[in-house]
Amino acid sequence: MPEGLEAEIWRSAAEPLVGRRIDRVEFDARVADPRLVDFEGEWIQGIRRHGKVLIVDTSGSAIGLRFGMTGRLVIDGAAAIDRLEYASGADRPDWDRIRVWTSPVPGPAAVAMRMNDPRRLGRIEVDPDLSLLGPDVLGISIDELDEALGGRRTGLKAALMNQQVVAGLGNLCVDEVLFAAGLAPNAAVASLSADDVRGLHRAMRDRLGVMLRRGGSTQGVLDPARRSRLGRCPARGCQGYLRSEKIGGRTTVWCNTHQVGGGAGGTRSPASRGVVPNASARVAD
DNA sequence: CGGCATGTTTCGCC
DNA sequence: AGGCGAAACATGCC
Repeated sequence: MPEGLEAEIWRSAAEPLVGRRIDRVEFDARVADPRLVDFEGEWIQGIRRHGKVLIVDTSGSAIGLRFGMTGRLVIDGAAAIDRLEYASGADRPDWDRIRVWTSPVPGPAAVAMRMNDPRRLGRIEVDPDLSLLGPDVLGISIDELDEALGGRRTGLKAALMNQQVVAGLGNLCVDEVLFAAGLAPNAAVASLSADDVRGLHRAMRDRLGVMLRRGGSTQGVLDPARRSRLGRCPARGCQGYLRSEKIGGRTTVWCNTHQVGGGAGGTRSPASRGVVPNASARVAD
C-alpha cells in the first residue's frame, strides 16, 4: 500500500498519540534501530510526514517509519487502511516490526502503535535523515515542481519516482498523475513545456486530493483491477487502449494515445494531439 | 510451480 | 559523469 497517500492517512490516524507517554517499546531488530529501547519514558510530542516517511517526534529524538512495500500502521487497535493490495489481508503477530505501549492506555487496545509488515522491507529508524528528500508531493508548488525537474535528463516517470526530486509518489500514483495530465511516462523531462508542468502540477493536486479522500493510491482511475484488466482507455473522448509495460524499471500502465510528449514520439504537447491537456478534469470515474 | 507485487539500494554496463 | 536496467532484499499470493 504505502505511498505518500497512505503515509498521510496514517499520519492523521496517529495524531491521538500526541501527548502520551511511551511506556514500552518492542521491535524486530532486523528492521529497527536498536536505540529504540531508549524511547521508553519519552513523551510523544507530534506526528509528521514527509513523502512516504512518517515521523514521530518525542521528547527524546524522532522515530521514522518507512513502510516498504507491505508495511502498515495500526493505532489503538484500528488499522486506518485495512485492505492491503499486495499484502496478505492477515495480520499475524509475528509480522509486527514495532509495538509501542503508551499511557494513558487507550481503552481495550493494549498496543497504542504498531507497524505490521509481512515482507519486512520497511524500516524503523531513529532520527531519520530527510535531507535527501525533495519537496513533499502533497504541498508542492508549481515553482518547486519546475525547479525540482529542472536539469533532469531522465524520463518523466523515473524523475517523479525519484524521492530526491519529489517525495511521496509511488508507482500507482505516478501512473495516475501522468494519465490525468496526458503525459507519457517515457517523455523526456527536458521536453516538457511550461504548460506541461502546469498540467502535471494540477494533476498532482487534483487527482491525489481525490484519491486521498477516497482512501489512498488504489482509489484512482487506474486502480489495481484496471491495471490487470487493461482494455479501453477510460479517459473521456480517448479512443486508445491501456497498455502495461516496464518503464523506469516498474510496471507502468498508460495510454499512448492521449498520453504524449517527449520520448521517441518527439516533443508533441498533449494539446497538439487534439486532447485537452488537463485530462484530470475529463476523467470519468 | 513461476511470476508478480504500492519500495529502496546496489552494481555493472553503456 | 550520469542514466538505466537488473538484481537483491523478503515474503505472500494467484
